[in-house]
Amino acid sequence: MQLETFFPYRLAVAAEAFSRNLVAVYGQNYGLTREEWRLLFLIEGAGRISSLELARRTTLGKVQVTRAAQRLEEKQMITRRVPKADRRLREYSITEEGRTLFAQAFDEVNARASEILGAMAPEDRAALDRGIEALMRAVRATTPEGVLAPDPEGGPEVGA
Amino acid sequence: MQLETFFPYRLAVAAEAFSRNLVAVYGQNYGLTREEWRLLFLIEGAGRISSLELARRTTLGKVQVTRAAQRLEEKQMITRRVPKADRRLREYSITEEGRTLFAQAFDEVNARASEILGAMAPEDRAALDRGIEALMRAVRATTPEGVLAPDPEGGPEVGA
DNA sequence: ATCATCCCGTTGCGGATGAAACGAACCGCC
DNA sequence: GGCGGTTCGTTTCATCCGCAACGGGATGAT
Repeated sequence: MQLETFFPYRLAVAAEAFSRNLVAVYGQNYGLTREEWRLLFLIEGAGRISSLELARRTTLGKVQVTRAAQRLEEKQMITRRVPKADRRLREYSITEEGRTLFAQAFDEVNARASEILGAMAPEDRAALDRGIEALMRAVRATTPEGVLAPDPEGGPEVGA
Repeated sequence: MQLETFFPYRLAVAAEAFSRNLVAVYGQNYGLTREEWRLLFLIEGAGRISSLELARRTTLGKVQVTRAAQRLEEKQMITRRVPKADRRLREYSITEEGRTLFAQAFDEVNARASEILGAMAPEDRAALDRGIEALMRAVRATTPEGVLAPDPEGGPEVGA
């Protein structure tokens, strides 16, 4: 078997190459990591969102959410508050600076993505979209459990 | 814009989820990292291969090749020798243990991959394959340069 | 032959990452 | 209302990772 023709490898390389292009945009131009980018994306879209919702809507574990949110807060892009209903949780909101910066970053990222996708034939784009959607369904259908989830936290320990 | 419907995000999540499934196989069952897996794949396919060729045929930089190769050597899966033609280079060969272990690991990984892909409709599989291929071409066509390459090493420094 | 320059692999180091420990807060039951 | 079990977010620690410096080795000009 040839590595270059092994499908999982090709998929990983192509996806990673595409991703790198976008990371380069919001990374170099706006100093955001991939996780910060995703959180900012969600928070800006929701206006106000709880930590639970954040973890549920991303593939990120709670550790990653904590750290990315801390950095975003230091950069004045979001604010964090403790809801009085449940003081274990956190509620995040985007600031005006954050909203402005995200809008700019999004435009640039989207432009770069469109540039790449625009270089594809429309039928190829449609095929990619369809294939990715189907792949995601297949993964969800056949993944045993927990391989995707970072933080199952199955309990402290079974007592002897 | 909704994160979940943003195409770059969907692509990244799907590709990563698929990849995780395979990493779980050769990682947990055979103690290999992704980079070790790829190197072993190439070395086994070539029988004997130089460090230059390795870096060229992967997306790995020289640092990653060095370290992954060191670990593979410690695990007795490959051997390293210095060619007398150019003593800066390294030539890698796979050992018998390495070849055996890789064959087993490959079977398992391939089985897992086939299980997932087999859960897709044949037309969806074809669409995915076509889309990925086209995406890779589009990325190559529009990526300025060096965003993909880890080690351009543009020279020591510009003298004042 | 000598020396400057370039090429290649390795290593040191600072920052990032993930798993597991930790502590605060809630919930149900008595 | 107190207490075990549970759910969160944070911290800790060991590891990983990439960048930049390093050193051995080749190459070409003088």
